[in-house]
Amino acid sequence: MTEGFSQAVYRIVSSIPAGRVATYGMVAELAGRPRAARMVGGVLHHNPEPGIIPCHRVVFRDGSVAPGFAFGGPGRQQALLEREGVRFIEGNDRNAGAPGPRVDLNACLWDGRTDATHSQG
DNA sequence: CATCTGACCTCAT
DNA sequence: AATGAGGCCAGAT
Repeated sequence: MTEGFSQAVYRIVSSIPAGRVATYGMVAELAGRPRAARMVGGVLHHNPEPGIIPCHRVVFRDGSVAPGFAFGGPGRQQALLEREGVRFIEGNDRNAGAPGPRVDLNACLWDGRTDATHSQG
């Protein structure tokens, strides 16, 4: 399968189970570019197959998400993830990082091993 | 061909 | 702990 970088990204991102989130750096590494996290975002931006690629399950290393213009609307990703069962941390108190809503990476961070087909029990 | 930008991450202060 | 700057790879001008 001479899969290119993008192909790998699509497969990996699409392999993220529901209720779980992965970081760009993680996907980039699994794709073969541990330093091309930016590329991952660029690839997802193309999103040649909307709906098939759960790009909304990809978040920053801090747990924050895209500025907003992504996914077609601000808070779009946040809503989608909640639908999946992902918990958010709006407690912009001392959790540090970005003031905006973040994902609970402590509970929803994808291990990168669990396959969507098995969906651990 | 050269230059700038970008859905990011990591190092240094 | 928080802030600033650099690097990575590819696409666009």
